[in-house]
Amino acid sequence: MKGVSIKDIAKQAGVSPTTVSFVLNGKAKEKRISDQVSKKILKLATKLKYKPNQLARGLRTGKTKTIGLIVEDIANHFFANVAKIVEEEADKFGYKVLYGSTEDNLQKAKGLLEVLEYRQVDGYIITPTVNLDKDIEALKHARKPMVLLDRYLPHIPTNYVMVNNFQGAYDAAEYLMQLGYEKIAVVTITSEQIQMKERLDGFLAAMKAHRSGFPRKMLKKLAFTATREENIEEIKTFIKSIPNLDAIFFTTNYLGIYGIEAVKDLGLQIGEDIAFISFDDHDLFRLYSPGITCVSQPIGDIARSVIQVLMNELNNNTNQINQVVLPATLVKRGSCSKKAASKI
Amino acid sequence: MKGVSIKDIAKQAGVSPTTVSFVLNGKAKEKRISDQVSKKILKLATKLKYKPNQLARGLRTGKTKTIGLIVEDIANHFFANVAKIVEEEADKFGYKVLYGSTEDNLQKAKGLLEVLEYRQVDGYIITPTVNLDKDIEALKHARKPMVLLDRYLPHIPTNYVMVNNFQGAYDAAEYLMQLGYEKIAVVTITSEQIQMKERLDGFLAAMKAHRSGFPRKMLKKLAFTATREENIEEIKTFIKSIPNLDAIFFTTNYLGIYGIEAVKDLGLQIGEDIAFISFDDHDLFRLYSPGITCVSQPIGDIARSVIQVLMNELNNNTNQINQVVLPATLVKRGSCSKKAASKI
DNA sequence: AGTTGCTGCTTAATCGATTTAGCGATAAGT
DNA sequence: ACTTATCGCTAAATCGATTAAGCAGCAACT
Repeated sequence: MKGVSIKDIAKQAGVSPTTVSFVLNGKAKEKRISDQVSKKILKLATKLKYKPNQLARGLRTGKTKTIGLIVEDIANHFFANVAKIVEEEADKFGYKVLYGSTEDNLQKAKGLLEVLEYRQVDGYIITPTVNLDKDIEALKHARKPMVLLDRYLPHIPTNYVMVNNFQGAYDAAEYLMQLGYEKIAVVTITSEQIQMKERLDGFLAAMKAHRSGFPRKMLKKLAFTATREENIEEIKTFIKSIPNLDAIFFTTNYLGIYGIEAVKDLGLQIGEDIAFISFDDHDLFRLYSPGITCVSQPIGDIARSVIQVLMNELNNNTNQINQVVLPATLVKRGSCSKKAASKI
Repeated sequence: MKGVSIKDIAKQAGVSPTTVSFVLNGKAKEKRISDQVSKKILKLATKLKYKPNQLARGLRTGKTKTIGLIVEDIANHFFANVAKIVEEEADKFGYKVLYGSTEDNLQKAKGLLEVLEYRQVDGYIITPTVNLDKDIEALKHARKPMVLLDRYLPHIPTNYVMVNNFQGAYDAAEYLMQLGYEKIAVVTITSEQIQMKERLDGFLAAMKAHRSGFPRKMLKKLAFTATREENIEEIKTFIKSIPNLDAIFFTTNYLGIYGIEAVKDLGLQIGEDIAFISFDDHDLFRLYSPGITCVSQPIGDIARSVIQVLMNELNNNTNQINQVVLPATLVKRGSCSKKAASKI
């Protein structure tokens, strides 16, 4: 039942375990092991199906070939898809992934970081929560390979990979104006999450660039802690409070989903009575009638960049910081098409 | 930068590492260590924030406190949600989760199993692909703690946790008949996946129980390997081929999604022109207009049961087999409501 | 002959915990 | 006084790999 160890190979080959280790680590040349012996060991290794014991190796070298992935919610469309590709890409480099969800809860995030440290993961992919700064700083100080995902911490220079939130939201707002919509509202959350702020900033910047200004009452911030029902009610009240509202932008997909429910409850027709755009794509947006226009994140590119940056950290221990900002794409669907005139 | 080891504590407490190990493993009484020494060690351990090195411990004990989770597709709604709760529950027992997606590809599944074995996970949660029998049998033979998820292998008695596919589909069919629908069709896939077979069986059983029989032409099996577009076309052709079709049942959520697109393309109104039920719930089903009636799986219960069964295996090495079949719930929405009469 | 250098390997320490076997000291029993 | 038992702890082996240090054996050179 036991696995084959380096000793077993050594015994059968009539050499010492050291020699076996050298050969199997590709140091045969460097350590001047004869071709004869090398070949014999290699042959034995495949014959016996030798698999190095990662624990023993890890204990000695301090490397576990494992990376920790901390996301906001693995059940969320965006993170689940990122997790999938991250796993596939990591696997190509011989790494396995341990994951966990923070639910955007600081204590959970701290707990996850602690467990991952204690499990001695070699590198971290982290979607930081608000106020996680100190812990990230500690990791950075300990020179742990790390990449932030989806968000960054403005006061701490680190590697990160994220979408261009500002541009995505800017494009969405501009698009609505180009289509001729007049009264455009925006719905976001109260959270301090940087990516939400940037999306709002992008939206507002576009409004200011093409319009005289943006009235505060066209902006709704939902409580981050509210329940689903409360949020839907809030959105309904908000929509009703604005006369002649003809377009609405949601800064993330779950808000967009609430928005759909709210609009439906109010008996309004998306695309007809009100134009609708959400940040992030979702099956629902694609299949809803009409399709929901959205700002889509390049999930595959994000995941691949994350691994690339992390592998770079893992292999070359440079001090160089990689900050990757990928473009968002506006996916145009039926939810905003009513007007044709270019009003910009 | 190094962690605190048992030696450090031993040195500071003026005792041997052995004693420290005994105390920290709760064997103080058993090994007759005095309360004085015990307390001193415990105090030092918390003071120094001692965290046992899992690699060293694992190397010695053969336990990694890690479990492997193999799903069909971590990005899929069902599996992503299961993965989330599995992680949370496993964490309560001190276990971490390594995951991977098979894409229902045998080779990928084999690869994942190999990596997990080689990483020495303590237990496995596996969504088996077709033809994975030999590998599962090997794990079973090696007495590895293991639970199958979502499916089982008919020829191999193992632990598993899944929904009652037969009953869920039976209920759905019966419900359609109760509502008075006459011409009810079913769409499934050609795959040998056992859960799909059981769903079809449940559907057919209900039809046979209440009707004279079920004509073969009312059953459509889609190629598992077909593209999205091909599948949608197939469904459209199928629907058109049946005169007076008034209800349709899809055996899984992605088929249901194709179905929605097909029906939409044909210009039919779900709930009006055709009743619609899908196995598995989805955001889209909840939010579509009208809502799509579905057979919903108790995801939380499934995930919790999986961990419970696995922990049981991990702790008591009994030979007892746990096969948990949880009830599916019919979630009634607007997609089947046209007729009122009870025709059964 | 004696030194040096190279080749091709091995010895032994090490990573940090667990665990078996056992040791010294005191107390109890005969 | 001498054996035996109990208490409270420790020494050392072990898990499986990596790696610094070093050792024969032979050739070449002075």
